[in-house]
Amino acid sequence: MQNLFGDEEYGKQESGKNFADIILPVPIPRMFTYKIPIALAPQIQIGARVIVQFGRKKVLTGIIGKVHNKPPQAYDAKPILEVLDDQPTVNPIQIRFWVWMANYYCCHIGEVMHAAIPSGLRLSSESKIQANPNFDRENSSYPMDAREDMILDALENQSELSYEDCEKILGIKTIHPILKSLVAKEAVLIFEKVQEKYSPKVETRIRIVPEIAADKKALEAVFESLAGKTKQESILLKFLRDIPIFQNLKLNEKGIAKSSLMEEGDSESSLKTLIKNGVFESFKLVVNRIEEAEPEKEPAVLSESQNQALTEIKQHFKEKQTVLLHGVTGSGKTEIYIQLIRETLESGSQVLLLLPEIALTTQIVSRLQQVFGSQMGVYHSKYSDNERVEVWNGVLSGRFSFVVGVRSSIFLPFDSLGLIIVDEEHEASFKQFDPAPRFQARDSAIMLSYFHQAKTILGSATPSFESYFNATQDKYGYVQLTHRYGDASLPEYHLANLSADRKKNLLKLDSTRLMREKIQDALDKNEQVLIFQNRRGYSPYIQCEDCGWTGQCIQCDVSLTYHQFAEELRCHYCGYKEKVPSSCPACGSTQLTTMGMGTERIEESLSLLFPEARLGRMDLDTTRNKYGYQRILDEFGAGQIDILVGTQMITKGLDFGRVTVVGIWDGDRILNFPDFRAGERAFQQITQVAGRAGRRSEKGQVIIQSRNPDNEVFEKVIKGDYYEYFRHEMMERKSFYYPPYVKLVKITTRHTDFKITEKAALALHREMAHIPVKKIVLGPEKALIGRIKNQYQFESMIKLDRSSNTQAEFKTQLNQILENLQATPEFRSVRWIIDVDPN
DNA sequence: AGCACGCCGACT
DNA sequence: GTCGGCGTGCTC
Repeated sequence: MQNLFGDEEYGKQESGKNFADIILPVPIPRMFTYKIPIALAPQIQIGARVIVQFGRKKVLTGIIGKVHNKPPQAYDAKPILEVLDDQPTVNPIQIRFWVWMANYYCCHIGEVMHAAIPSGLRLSSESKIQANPNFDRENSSYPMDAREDMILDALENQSELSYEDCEKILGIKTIHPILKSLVAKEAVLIFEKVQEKYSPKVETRIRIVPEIAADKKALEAVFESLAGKTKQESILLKFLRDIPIFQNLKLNEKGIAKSSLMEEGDSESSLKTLIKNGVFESFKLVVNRIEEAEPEKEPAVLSESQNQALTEIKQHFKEKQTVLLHGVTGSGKTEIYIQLIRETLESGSQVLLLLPEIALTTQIVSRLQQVFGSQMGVYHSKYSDNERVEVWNGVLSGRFSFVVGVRSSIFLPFDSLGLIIVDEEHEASFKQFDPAPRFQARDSAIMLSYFHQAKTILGSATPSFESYFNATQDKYGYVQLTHRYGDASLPEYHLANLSADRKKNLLKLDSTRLMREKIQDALDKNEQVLIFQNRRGYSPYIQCEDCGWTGQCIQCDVSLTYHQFAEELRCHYCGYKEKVPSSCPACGSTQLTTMGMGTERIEESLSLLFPEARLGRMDLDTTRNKYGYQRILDEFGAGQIDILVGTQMITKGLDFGRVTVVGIWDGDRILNFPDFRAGERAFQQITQVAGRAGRRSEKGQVIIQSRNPDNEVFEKVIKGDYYEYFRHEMMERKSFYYPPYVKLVKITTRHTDFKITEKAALALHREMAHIPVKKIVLGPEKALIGRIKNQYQFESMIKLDRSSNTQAEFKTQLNQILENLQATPEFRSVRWIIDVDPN
């Protein structure tokens, strides 16, 4: 356990202390003590950013975590180079939160810091070289070689050179020895130039010269003078169309962005002429990257059931910190949120609304923006770093008292949260997988709430079984919202039997007859269709029809995925890619076919089955850029797409009344993966997708294609009986020791050598068995994917008793064990990855 | 994690 | 002979 932080009073200036322990964004389980130079002492405060040298030439931005008077014994502390903040960037609640997260998720505080602070707030170090002013080149006693002379020549013309400049000048990569020699000869100085990376966005804008804009006659005269000059005229007309200055002259002040005035085909020269002739003028404006929307005038009226739920939530909040809001799709949870957010903001507290990444680009955000206007910040995963910094600073300055954001927005510098809402709380994407900290944002949000003495709402149409379990245990308040908005009826389910259709030869391009009929019905009635394919099923690959060859990744134990668009085979684990071979590399046959069913493939099948229909596809590939998602949604909303094929994403935010048929292409794929949560996930996914069907008066149709339609998950989904399925699952989890009855910790052992990996994993297992807490240790087993990026991996799973003492004790001892193992020469380069509460 | 240093093969 | 491959060790 790290106990970096003592009892210092936050923000208090620490002028009496000589040393500071600094949190640095590096994954090292240690704290770093630096000297406080006397000159900087008055500026030192806990939570402020500092610049320190770390290692030979690296400078890093760190956070002051602790200030004291104990000089380190084993080494000489380096001095803090600079203090960046007058006001701390990180507040004490955040530091507590970081410490909690590092301890709970078994990672280092530096890793938490790395995840928490946008890199725009860290500083880049760039070493620069300048000529030594005291150096006399003519009369130097040191001989210079050719390369050294080249550098000195360059410094006659430029006052400073970066390392990169030097590399270019000399045309070689290893410049360090040369620079070192120049420093030794006192010819140059190396200095670290530290820059704040954040830069505000500046836009070139165009407006009509104010005198003309204010004078109708003058403007008419301009039009007359432009007669015949169509290009210039059209630009002026476009301006007046977008900026109606006759209605509101003030609009001219801010003008229009040059980029939006100039459309494709417009010539730059026409605009230049207009500026030259004194019609337009151009000017620069610092703009916010985050767009603002006008606040909505009148608040929406809550329905009776919504009001009821609201009252219940408030009632629970009197004694409970967390409330689970279980509301079926379309029951209007958003309106309840809005009401609670508004009240919390009015009481002067801040609000955070967490959404899964895929839901963030949807209507809910624009809806909220209409209500809350410019006091609301949006924190996207697709935001650039500058935009993240803007949100961060917005929260810090108080400009944003309400933030809608993804997982990582729990790290924003809130100082007085009153309410955190986690919408779609069952979503797996709230758990961070890969780099540490491997945190579950929903659980962390509850902890953060606790630190702020705030309240938490978990909202879902299909709550995670953990959350629902907590509700049944009275740990959370539980509020149900059953009525669908406008009394839309629940959809009608149909199971389409793939095996039966295959036997009867009714299967066409992987579609059952029932599926085709239902789609055709919808198309005939000019209604829309959604086809869902689970992402885990998205793995089309290439196979040789003659010998069965499939492309394998050269550094991982997986098949390569076929990407039609790029004509490539790619590895989803390491990024390796190769061109699709024209003939089989194993037997030379040219009979290579694509196997598996990705969204791309389904789209193709559908285009053959329904040549008239207008198709759209929504998956990771088609929504890669920031607005791709919105574009597809808009097209679909405008009725320009009849059938939309997509992954998970289509279950979010589609809120259009014309969808009457939802097809689940491969229902089995949702069920079949080796994970204790498979059933729960299947239930959630099917219910969520089905919820997109028939939201208005028309009853929706849901078709599930499956090879074994008798599976009880399907049965329970169709009955819509969440509670019954929950009870069934809980019995299994209890008898087989799965969450929520135990806590899981997964430990992955990785190394390039198979034998060493196995040996290390076994050694770890042996040691863990001795930890004296109530637990079950499983494994180690070769991981499902035995090798990734040339690293073999073994996994151990530990099932811990639910008490928090057990967990804390286990984690402490585990860290100790790993430290010892790591110190064994044999296991020096073995990597261990701890995943607490894995998905 | 970076990033140095250090000791072995393939190139001007 | 040098360039540069990545194994190993350290960072206050």
